[in-house]
Amino acid sequence: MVRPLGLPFDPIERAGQTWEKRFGPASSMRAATSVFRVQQILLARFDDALRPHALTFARYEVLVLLTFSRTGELPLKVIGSRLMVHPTSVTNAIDRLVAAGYVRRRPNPDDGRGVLACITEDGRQVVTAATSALTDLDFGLADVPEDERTALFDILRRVRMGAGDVDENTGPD
Amino acid sequence: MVRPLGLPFDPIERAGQTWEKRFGPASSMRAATSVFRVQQILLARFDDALRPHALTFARYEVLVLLTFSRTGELPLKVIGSRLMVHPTSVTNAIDRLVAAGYVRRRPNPDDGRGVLACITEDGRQVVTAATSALTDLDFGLADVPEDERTALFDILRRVRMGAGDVDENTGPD
DNA sequence: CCGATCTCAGCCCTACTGAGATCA
DNA sequence: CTGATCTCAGTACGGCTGAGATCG
Repeated sequence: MVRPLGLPFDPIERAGQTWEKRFGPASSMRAATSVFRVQQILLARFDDALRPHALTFARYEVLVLLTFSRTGELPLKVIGSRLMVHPTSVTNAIDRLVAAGYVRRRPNPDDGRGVLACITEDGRQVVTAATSALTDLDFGLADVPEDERTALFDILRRVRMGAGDVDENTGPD
Repeated sequence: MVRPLGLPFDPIERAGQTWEKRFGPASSMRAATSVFRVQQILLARFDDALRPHALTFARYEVLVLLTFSRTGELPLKVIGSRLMVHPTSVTNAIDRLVAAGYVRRRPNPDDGRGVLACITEDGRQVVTAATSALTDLDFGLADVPEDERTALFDILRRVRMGAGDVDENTGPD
């Protein structure tokens, strides 16, 4: 769980007030700090929900991506670029998923250098169960109304665009 | 730096589309995933900017908190609750800051169990330099207009309130 | 005595670097 | 040959548990 230390004030708001007196405008600092804190809160909620399924959120994302592919398998290279994680982190995640029986490795028949990760039947079942657990939590955003969820996504997309995540043609395909 | 892999589409948007066909409403999933990705982007930018100063963002936050205190020193307990980090993580961060010469440890005269972290002159100087580096980056939010920064803070505060970070009396003090 | 504070050992996780194997 | 893909070893980070010392 996330330490629910009942401070009688908002520590980020408080820091923002001091920041303005000391350094100047604090809107960026408050927003960025909030992103960090909320990520921490959401990750703790997700990991709590996923622990019974022997998954971390990072590994859950890999499994979901595999179920989204037509054949249930993808080159590790593609997994890394879609989820935006380092190649060695993909290797590590797949190692654990293989150990859990959720994924198999297979040489890529179309590219002798590459490796395919292929989801197993157990993997498909655990994705279904884990997805229910996460949607039951509304992905940790039950306190955020629908219109603010899309606003959140839209604002954060500006940051991702600036980092090269998103191309200009943001539209579908 | 953050791998700027130039995908011809937004991977989160793409995942959201498939999610809706497969599982249902995707607004929570898209927003939560965006929070994770943006946190990763911002952290990479901050750590890049702070590396020349031998600081991580977590340790920088500790130093800033100390400069915000009237006397330049705080009990570790208070640091942990304000920054919302685990006690052992505070001990670790202070260890590194002491090794870097930015902080000194001192027994708390008012509580024999407690320890005070006291910022050094070197610590004050590095905070000034590091703060310049981060404000030059607009805390990674240069691509987000001012009104959306406050909107971002307000939306995320709902999540933090739900986690017990913020009391109902959100107002100052 | 109990409880708060802190430290330490140890573990898990992700991220990364650098090196090497394999193959297009 | 170069360059891409993947693996492995090793490092660093933060987050956590559990145990113990110290003190109120």
